[in-house]
Amino acid sequence: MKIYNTLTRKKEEFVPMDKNEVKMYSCGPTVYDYFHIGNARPFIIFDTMRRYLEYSGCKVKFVQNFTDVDDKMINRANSEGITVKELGDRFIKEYFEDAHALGIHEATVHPKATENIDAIIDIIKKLEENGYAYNVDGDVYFSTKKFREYGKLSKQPLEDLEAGARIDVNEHKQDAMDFALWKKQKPGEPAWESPWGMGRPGWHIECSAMANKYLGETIDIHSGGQDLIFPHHENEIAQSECANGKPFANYWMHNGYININNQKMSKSLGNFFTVRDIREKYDSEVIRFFMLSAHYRNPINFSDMLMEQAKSAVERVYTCIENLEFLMNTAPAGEVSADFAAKLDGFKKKFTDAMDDDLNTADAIAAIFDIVYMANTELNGETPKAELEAVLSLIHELGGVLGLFEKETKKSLDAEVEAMIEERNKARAEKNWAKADEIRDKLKEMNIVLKDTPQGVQWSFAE
RNA sequence: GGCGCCAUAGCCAAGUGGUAAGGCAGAGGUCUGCAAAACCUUUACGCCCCGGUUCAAAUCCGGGUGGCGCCUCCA
Repeated sequence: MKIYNTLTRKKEEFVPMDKNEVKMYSCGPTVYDYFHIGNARPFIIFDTMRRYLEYSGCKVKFVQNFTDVDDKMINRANSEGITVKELGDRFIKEYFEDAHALGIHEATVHPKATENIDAIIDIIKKLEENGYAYNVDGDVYFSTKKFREYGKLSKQPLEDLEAGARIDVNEHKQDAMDFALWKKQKPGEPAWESPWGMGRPGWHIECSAMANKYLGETIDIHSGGQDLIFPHHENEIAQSECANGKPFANYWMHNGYININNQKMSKSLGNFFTVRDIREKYDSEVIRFFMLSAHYRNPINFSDMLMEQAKSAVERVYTCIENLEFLMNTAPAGEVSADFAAKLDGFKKKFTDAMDDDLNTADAIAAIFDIVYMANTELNGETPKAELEAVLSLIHELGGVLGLFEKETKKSLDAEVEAMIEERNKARAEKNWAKADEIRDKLKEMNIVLKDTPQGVQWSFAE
C-alpha cells in the first residue's frame, strides 16, 4: 500500500515497523462541544484507514486521544457553570454517540489528557534534562531554536516562521516561536502538582506523551487534519524527538478540509454544522458516503445538494442489495461458475488497488458501483443462488471496509402486511385496479412501497 | 513576505505519459393496468488559458489567470 507522507511530500510504500501490529495515532477532539462535520472527516477517514489495514490482515493498535483540558474547555465550563471534568465527561459521551452512528469504530485506546498527567510530566522532565525546555516561574516552554529540525513537517524554516509570526504578548518566552509545555495555574483553573508547581499541560504535549505511553517512542502512522500540521504536529515532533532521540512517526497523513462555499468550515468562522444536527436529516451512512466519495486529501464542499446526491447514490446500492435478496427467494440451486468467480475477483482487485493507492476511496466506491451495474444487468431469476450470495457477500465485504452498506435490510413481513399484499394480488388478478391501488396507497401510508416485478411483488420501506 | 493545495460535463468526482472511471441530475426508449424499481441508449472531439517537450500530454516543463489554506485555537 502506498501512503502520501506529509513529511516527505511523496507517496511512499507503507512498511510498518512490526508487520504484526501497525501503530497509529490520530488526534482526537477537544471535548467542549458536539463535533462538527469538519471534525468528522478525519475520524471517518482514519477509521477507514484502520479498517482497511485490518482488512489487509494487519493488526492495528489505534490510539485517539481526548483533549479534556485546555483554554476552550475551561472557558466553556465557566460559562456553563460546571467543572471542566463535567464538561469533558459529557462531550466524550456525546462524541461516542455520534461516532458510533457514523460507523466509526472505537479506537484501541481513547486516552484522556487529564488521566495521563504523569506521562506528560515525565516527558517534560526529559525535555528539561535534555536541555530543550526552560522554566520561567512555573511556566515551562520548549525552546524551538534548540531543535535543528524544527519546521521539517511544515517545511518552514524557523526564520520564515518568525518573520510571519504575529506578536505574541508573552514576556516569559525567550523566543516568539517557543511554545508552552506546562502552564502555571491561574485562579479558578484546574491544576495538577508538578515539579514546576501547580499547573496544567500545554496544548501539544499531551499527544507526544500519550503516543509514547501507548504506542512507543516511534509510531508508524500519525494522522490528523491539515490545520494541525503547523503548529500542533510540528511541535509534537519537536517534543517527542527531543525527548526520545528517535524519529516520532514514520508516516504523516493529513486530510483536507470540509468547506462551506469554498471556505474552510470552522468554529471561529461560525460556518459549521454539527454531526448531531445533520444526523436528523440524513442517514449516517449518507454522511459517511459523502466523506469517502472524494479523495481524503482534497477539500470538499458541504451542501444540501451534495448530501442529496450522496443519498441517491447510497440508495442505488441498497436497491441492488434488496433486489438480490429478493431474487434469492426463488433462485435455483447451483454452483458459482469459474467465470463468475473470476469476475468478482476483478471487482475486488479494482477495489483493493484503489485503496492501496493512498486510500483512494472514490475509486474504491466506483468498484462497488461496478458490481451493482453487473448485478443489475446480468443477474436474474435464472442465476444460481450461490452466485447471488457471492455478490451480496462481496458488496458487504467491500462496503464493510468503508463502513458502508452495513445496515440490515432483511425484513420480516408481519401477517397483516402479507395479507394486504395477498389481497391486492387477488384484486389485480381480477383487474380490480381501484382496489389494488387503494391497498397500495394504504401500505404507502404505512411507509411500505410495492414494486411489481416479473418475479412477483417486492416491497421495501420508503426511506 | 514564507510554505502549500486546487482548477476535469448541468452538479459531484477518479484518472499523473497511451487517447476521458464512477455517482447525481437530464433526455429518449424497454418493461408495467398504472406506478415504482430496474435495464438499454444518450450527455466533455475535450480536462482554466498560452507556450514547450514527446510518436503520444488532462497527465511532464515554463509562463499566466482564478479559487483556497497554513504561518494564531482550529480536523
